[in-house]
Amino acid sequence: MKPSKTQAQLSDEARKRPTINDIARLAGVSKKTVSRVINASPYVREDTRERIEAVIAEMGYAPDPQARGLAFRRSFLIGVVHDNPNPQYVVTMQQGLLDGMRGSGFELVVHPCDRQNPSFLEDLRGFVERQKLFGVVLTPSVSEDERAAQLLREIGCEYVRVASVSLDDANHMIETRDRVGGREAGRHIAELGHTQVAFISGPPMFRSSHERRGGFEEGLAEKGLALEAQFAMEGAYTFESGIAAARDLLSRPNRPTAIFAANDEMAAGVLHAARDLGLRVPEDVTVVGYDDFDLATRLWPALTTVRTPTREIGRLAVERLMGRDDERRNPKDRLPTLVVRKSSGPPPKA
Amino acid sequence: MKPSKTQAQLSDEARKRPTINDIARLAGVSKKTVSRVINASPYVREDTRERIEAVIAEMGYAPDPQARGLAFRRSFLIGVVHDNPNPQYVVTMQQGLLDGMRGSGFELVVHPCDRQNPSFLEDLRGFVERQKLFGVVLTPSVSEDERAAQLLREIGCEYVRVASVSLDDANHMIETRDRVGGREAGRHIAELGHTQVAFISGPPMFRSSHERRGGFEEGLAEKGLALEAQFAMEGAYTFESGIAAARDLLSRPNRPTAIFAANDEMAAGVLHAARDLGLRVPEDVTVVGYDDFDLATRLWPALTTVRTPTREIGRLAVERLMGRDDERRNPKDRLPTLVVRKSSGPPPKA
DNA sequence: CTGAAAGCGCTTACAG
DNA sequence: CTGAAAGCGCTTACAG
Repeated sequence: MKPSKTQAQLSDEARKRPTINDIARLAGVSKKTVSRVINASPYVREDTRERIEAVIAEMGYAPDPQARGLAFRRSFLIGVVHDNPNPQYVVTMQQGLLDGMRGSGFELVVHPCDRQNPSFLEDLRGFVERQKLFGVVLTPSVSEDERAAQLLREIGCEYVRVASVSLDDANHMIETRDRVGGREAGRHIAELGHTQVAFISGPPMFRSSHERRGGFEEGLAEKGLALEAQFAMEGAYTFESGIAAARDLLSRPNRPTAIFAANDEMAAGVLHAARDLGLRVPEDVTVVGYDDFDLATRLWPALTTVRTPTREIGRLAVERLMGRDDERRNPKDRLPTLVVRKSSGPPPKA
Repeated sequence: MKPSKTQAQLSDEARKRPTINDIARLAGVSKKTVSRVINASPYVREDTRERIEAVIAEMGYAPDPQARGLAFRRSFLIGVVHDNPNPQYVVTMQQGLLDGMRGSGFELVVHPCDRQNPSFLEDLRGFVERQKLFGVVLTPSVSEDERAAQLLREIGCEYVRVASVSLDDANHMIETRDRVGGREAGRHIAELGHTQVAFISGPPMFRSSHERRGGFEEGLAEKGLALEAQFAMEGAYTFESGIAAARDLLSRPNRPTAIFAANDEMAAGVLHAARDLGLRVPEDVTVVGYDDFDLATRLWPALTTVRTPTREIGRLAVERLMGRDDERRNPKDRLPTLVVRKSSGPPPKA
């Protein structure tokens, strides 16, 4: 060891980030012992732990996640894989995930995907293996893809699936219980006195489409109502599909007096179609949506809708992934709830 | 080297990811030469390069970014730092960034922040240094924070700032030219024949607030119009602030016949306020927004607004960061453009 | 409870 | 044009 080099190292210490070696030397222990402190090993004597922690604090030392990851054969990156086209959903989910990760030292890597793409699974595998992801959160509809879950299991990557209903064992699932939300919508419409009731679904590929419909029918059934086949339309969770379905529904001589659209985007389409046909909401037709993103209050009239606590769901999902989820938390916090605004009312007297 | 170990290594090769050592052995070269191929060094004989590339392809080898990063003292992660509350903006920007990163081997790490928070700079520093980020994209309004840019320069982190106007040297900037967009709005309103014209700004902290207003005034001036002080309101880029400003403006005996709101969220608020006051849009009052996110077409009437090519801007920003931006690209592609829909029309005849 | 050696998968600096 | 040695900053396995 040339003196010049030692000299350089010393002068570097002031500006460069300290390493585990610096801490070990300053605390008068081996780097392995510092490593034990970093990793909260119980095999460190109390006073040496305190001494090391003091040096760590004083030097502002933070272990290098890259080096740690290389040795651990795993990174400190959590991926979120989504194919949901709704920006509000995506951002709200990200916020929730970041809430849960705050202060954990993990970082969030975003990875949109396309299940239709032939290379979808290959891409997912590449992403996970290349980055040696600590784990992955899957949101609908990728979360409903069994091949994706199967792949992650095979390559030994931790994952949590966010979906409307349980599709996996409990520690791999966060359920959004969309059936409950659909039921709320059904009850609300039935209680208002509607009998001519219509439903616009999402695409069949989304599990939520079926859950929201199933719940809706249950809610109606509680009041002795049923969803007639002629009033069950297939939409695509898009604004345009909401317009198209509502235009069809509302131009019929025997038109429904209430429409439950399986998301807010389609409900916005229903509002447009109604207005184009000269129908007033809610006087002539009641409109109920699902999601309660910002859009719901921007529309006119403000939309009655079902609120899913997406941000909370996101937080729970990462906490589960990191093995820090608090089981004491009240699971009621995650249930969808009805938010009544101005787009729903009693059926026309006519 | 015990035979059993060699045995294990061989059997592992089938399932485990190959390393640079495997490729070197199979190609009959040293790992350093493989490294040269990975890093596109010119100092490799053509035939040995081809041989190595063949082995890489055959084995499906991809270098470990963690190990590479550790040796490089730099990761293959690009961070996006934002404090924009609009989910549409955030997601659209992310899409653009991901567009530019596709196939590059980089991954996108999201990092929302709060400039008001006293630990903002410290947090940013921690994020960048801990992850040894390859670089960072800053969006408004963090992109306008000189302290943040200064910090990144100090710690030697590459960055690109997306902002309405140039605030740094050209290779650190992508300009959105909001002044041009404001001008379009001003021209449009003036050409429709309005003379009683109002403006609702964003918060003064956002540079775009001033640019959009400045451009608007320029557009009006071209037709000999001016923005009266009484008609210049301060908003906060929020729906609620749009409602409040418009309610004030539209309840005056001498109310404006056209309102340019500096973003779509506020324009949505103007629509609500107008309706609450029994005013029709555009018959009684013209409303023009800025952004052209999905919301603009969901509103009723569909909003006339200024479109910023945010996704394109995002792509350009990462390409610049990665040093891959194509200078031949037409800079016109990034200019804001007016999108005329249903919320603007001539002033009332009265 | 603590440490010296070897290793994670790559690159840099130095030779040749 | 190519390679053997040392190193990036940490952990695992093995000793003691």
